[in-house]
Amino acid sequence: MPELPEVETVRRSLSARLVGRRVVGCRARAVRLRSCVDPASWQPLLGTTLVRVERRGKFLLLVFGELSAVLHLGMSGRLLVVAPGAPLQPHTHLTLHFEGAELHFQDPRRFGRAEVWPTARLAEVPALAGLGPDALAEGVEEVLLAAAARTRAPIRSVLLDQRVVAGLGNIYATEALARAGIRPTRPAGGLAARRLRRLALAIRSVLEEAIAAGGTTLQDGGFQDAEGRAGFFAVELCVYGREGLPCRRCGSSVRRLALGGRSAYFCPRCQR
DNA sequence: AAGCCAACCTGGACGC
DNA sequence: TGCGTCCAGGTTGGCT
Repeated sequence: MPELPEVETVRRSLSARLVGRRVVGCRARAVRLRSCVDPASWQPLLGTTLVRVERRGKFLLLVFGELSAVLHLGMSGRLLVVAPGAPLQPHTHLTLHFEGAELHFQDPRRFGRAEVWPTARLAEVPALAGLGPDALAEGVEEVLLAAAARTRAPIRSVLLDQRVVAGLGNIYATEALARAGIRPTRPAGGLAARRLRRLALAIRSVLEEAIAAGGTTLQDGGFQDAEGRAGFFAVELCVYGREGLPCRRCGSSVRRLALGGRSAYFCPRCQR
């Protein structure tokens, strides 16, 4: 579910609501997420204060001085800021009690992760160490040109590879390709530099617009920000999830095909 | 050795 | 109403 714009939306509300607050309690269920949640590892956070909230690709880092929480929402994760004592939603695996507010991490499908690491050793966290530059950082164009040049894999696979660029998922990779006029199936290595530069610009614009809209909440209502609100970027999607519907740019019927086990949507007229 | 694909989970939508 | 099937925003490890 959550890609860069959704995670950034959550980051901003966590930052506004929780930075400067002290941790006064915590409850972690020993549940198997992508990494096992170890209840004991969260206890040292008691008494510490949230200093800042960072985002790297789709990861959130809650920095409590010498310790940091590394969080990933997977497909179905949510971070909700609620009033103290608010009822637990099903599949709530972690609760951090701050003075005056609680942070609940819920994740029905359990593809997310939640770990505590020493802040000084964040560079050693395997999941973070392998990430390419953030999709909103400078230098995405160069990285994309270099990565495309060394593979014949479909361009969408390159965009989804977090080691190349961090933060894109299926929705925004799909939409960036639509804006750039490139079919998801195109072998990356065959694309002209001019088209890849256009793609880099499309990535930035689609992510910035999606953040401004508070992210994408599909019909199923999956994504919510930390206040429980939906994002409204779905109305601006050109092709994602729109098989058989008119492309929002030219009106042609959007096509869907399976690519690497996941749906790829494209406009047969705009994208070549 | 790059690249494909099943597996990890639950829940919601849809068809019969 | 109820059951079976398919699909989902992500990542990883194993196989070819």
